[in-house]
Amino acid sequence: MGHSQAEKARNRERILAAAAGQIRAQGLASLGVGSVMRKVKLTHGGFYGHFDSKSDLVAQALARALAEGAAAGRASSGPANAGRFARAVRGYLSRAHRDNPKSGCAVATLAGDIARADRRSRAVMEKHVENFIAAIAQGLGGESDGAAIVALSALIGALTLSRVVTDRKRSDEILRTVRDHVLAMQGDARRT
Amino acid sequence: MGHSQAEKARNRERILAAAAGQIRAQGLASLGVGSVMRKVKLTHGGFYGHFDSKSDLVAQALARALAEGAAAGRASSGPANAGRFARAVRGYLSRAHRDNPKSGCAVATLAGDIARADRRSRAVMEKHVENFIAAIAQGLGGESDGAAIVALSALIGALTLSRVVTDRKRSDEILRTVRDHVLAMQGDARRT
DNA sequence: TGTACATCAGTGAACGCGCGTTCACTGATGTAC
DNA sequence: TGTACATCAGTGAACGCGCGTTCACTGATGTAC
Repeated sequence: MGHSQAEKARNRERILAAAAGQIRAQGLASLGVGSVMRKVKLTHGGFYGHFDSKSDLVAQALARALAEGAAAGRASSGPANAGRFARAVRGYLSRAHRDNPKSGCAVATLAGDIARADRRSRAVMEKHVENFIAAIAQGLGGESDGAAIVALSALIGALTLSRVVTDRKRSDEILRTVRDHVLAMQGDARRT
Repeated sequence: MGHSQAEKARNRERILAAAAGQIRAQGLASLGVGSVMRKVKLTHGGFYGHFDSKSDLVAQALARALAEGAAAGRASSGPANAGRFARAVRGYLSRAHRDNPKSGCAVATLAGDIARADRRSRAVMEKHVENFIAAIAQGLGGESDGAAIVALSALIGALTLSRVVTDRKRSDEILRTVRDHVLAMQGDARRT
């Protein structure tokens, strides 16, 4: 068993990655020091060599989860060209995204939790919300901040609802319906 | 201190009401036997005379919270006439609703929690989602289930986002923007 | 390059605490005569 | 209506458990000569 400095950095990274995955899959409140350390095959005592406290880990895991979610969105939508926005919307409201919150958009997964969290956590997510709105506004072809707000609300609402609904067909229908509506918004924006 | 049967029923009611308020304000995971009993000025030991277990209380409090939220929506939108839908939307995306999750729509507040809960809890919320969609479809003037799905997604997404955003002006703007969009959808539906 | 020592990443026992749950007890309530 | 007794709603101490956190210890790593 090695204890080198390089390994320490790697372990910190593994703890943070596991924590980010955990909160995306099960929410902020589900994060435990013991369970995270077990997941990365370390003992709980070592945790405090990496983080000041559990709430320190939660804060960093939240930032990480949001950053990963944004990166996943960027990656899945491909190169920036005419079809990029449509691909991004299709990916966002896909069954794959609905069924894999752990590797998906953390804004959607955690917005409910963050809505009742402290001001600092809300500010962290707020930045990602603004980036998201800006990206959508661009995808809609211009200055339409308002349309982007509507589209983001619909995307997040639909993804969340699709994860609540147990009837798969109905859940699929929610995704499809809102997807088509948001794609049509792009058409409208272009035509204007 | 009385221990009559009538008082027992009243106490059960008070426990359930406090629990429903608690989960609407702070989420499903925030509910504790001790804290709820303290809130209604009883001791924790008596809890098991009213409920089988904590998870029994959670299940009933969830149903209660959803029912109360739906009733609040119905009450605030007034009598069923032409302006009813517009009033309901304005109320839903109002600052008052944003700032008082405890007495507001539990679908919006708890959807994120429920999305990762067991199938039974999801089925309980699912019914309320379907009722909600049906009510909106009616408000939009007819058979437009698809438009209602879009509207509900936007309503829930916008309310949740408005609670995340710390900048009050920006939060107000989210509410206003989506409100206008949903009201315009009604106009569109009527004109069709 | 090889030895001697300090550093420090990770271990695992121990801590206090709050949780959900149980239970013997209490005294007011409701009932039988 | 009044008394005698059973019921049972609520009390509060106690339980085991898992949590976050601390700490003395270990042995491999990294450093100084």
